[in-house]
Amino acid sequence: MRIDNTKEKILHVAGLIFSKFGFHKTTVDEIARAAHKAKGSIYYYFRNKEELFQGVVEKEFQTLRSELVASIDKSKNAKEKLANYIIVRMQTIHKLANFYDALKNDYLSYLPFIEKIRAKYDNEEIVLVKSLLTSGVNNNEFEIRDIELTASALLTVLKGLEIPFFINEEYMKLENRMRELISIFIRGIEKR
Amino acid sequence: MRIDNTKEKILHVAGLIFSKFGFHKTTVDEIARAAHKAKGSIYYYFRNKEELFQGVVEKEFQTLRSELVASIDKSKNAKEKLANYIIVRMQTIHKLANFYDALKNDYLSYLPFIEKIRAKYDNEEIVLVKSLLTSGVNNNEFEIRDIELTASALLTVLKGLEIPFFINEEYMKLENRMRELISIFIRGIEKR
DNA sequence: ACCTGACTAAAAAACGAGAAAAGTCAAATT
DNA sequence: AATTTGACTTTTCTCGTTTTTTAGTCAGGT
Repeated sequence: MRIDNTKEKILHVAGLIFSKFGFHKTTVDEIARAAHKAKGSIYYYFRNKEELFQGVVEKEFQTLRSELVASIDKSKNAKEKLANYIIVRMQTIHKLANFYDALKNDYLSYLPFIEKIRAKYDNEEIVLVKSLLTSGVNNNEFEIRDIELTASALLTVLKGLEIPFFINEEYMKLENRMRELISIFIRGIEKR
Repeated sequence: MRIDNTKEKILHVAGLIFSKFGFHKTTVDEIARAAHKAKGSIYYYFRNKEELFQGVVEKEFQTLRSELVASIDKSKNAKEKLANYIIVRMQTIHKLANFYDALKNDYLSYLPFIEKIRAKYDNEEIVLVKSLLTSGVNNNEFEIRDIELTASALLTVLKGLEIPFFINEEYMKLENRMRELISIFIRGIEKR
């Protein structure tokens, strides 16, 4: 009970400060102060500052990912699931970019972090997209020659579009294009 | 005659050294030495180091762009033109990434340069893609609601896919995905 | 008009001292 | 035994100064 309380409190407080000042400008001391804990307590739960940051980012990832999965679950068919998946994914990235305001100013230095965390979820995501496409095929909505390849190709595109968010904040500009791309993509795989 | 000789020689030599060491690690002194010219000669033709670099990159761009245009010209119909355009564009980027080896280690710091240079060609490229799509519509190959939006969307995707080349060198992996994307995309816009 | 090389100004790198921050751990508390 | 603390050590960062390197200049030569 108390165990979870301290750790969660640290993560929560750390999230607020990291998201505002970024990794480098945030000290472990100020996190400790804000959490009303001794610095040693933080090192009891997290091996180092990096692991704390990783914990914060993963926690945020989990939250946003639940929203993503939920949006798919309430879709009526595979086409809608796919469209919603892509839209909400973009919105998720947009939220993350806004949450981590400080990330924008120094994206490259955070890249190793981001890659490390996302590596955990990449396999999961490709499984998700594949199952999406498979159910579309099984429901006679889609006709796809190679589901694995199509899923990989789609994720490659989506990942390529992430960086503009972090660097340029061009969400509004990109959204219309995304919607057009979604409709072309779905038209390209739908059963005739 | 002599005019063009010295300037071209400087550009050529600068291209070799910049491509190997990148902008920051290359000195104007060593370019001058390698070209067997005095440093003042370089400043006779180029206002500053940046303009020299820009000259080198533009020269390379021109060469690669001619190949791109040529590959389109020998295509039989709009579908083939579009597919070839995308494939050769990716190959072009791949070549550029290999040529500028040093860019890979520090891609984002070069981004302002690249953006400045490419701004000159962006309008041209969107015009090219739009004319491609338009001819497809006029030939009854494609049906597209909004050519401008579709062209923008496609270019957004293609630009997003450039970054893996510079960061990860995964050309072989990307190519298959690109081919699948091309066929889906064309299927998505072709007339039924 | 083109080219040179000595020179200047600016930028970058190196350095050392001190401050700040990450991390440690014995002792205290629960 | 698990959790927490706070004084302490080690590591990293910052800053001002000095030195070196580099970009750029320009009078003079061809």
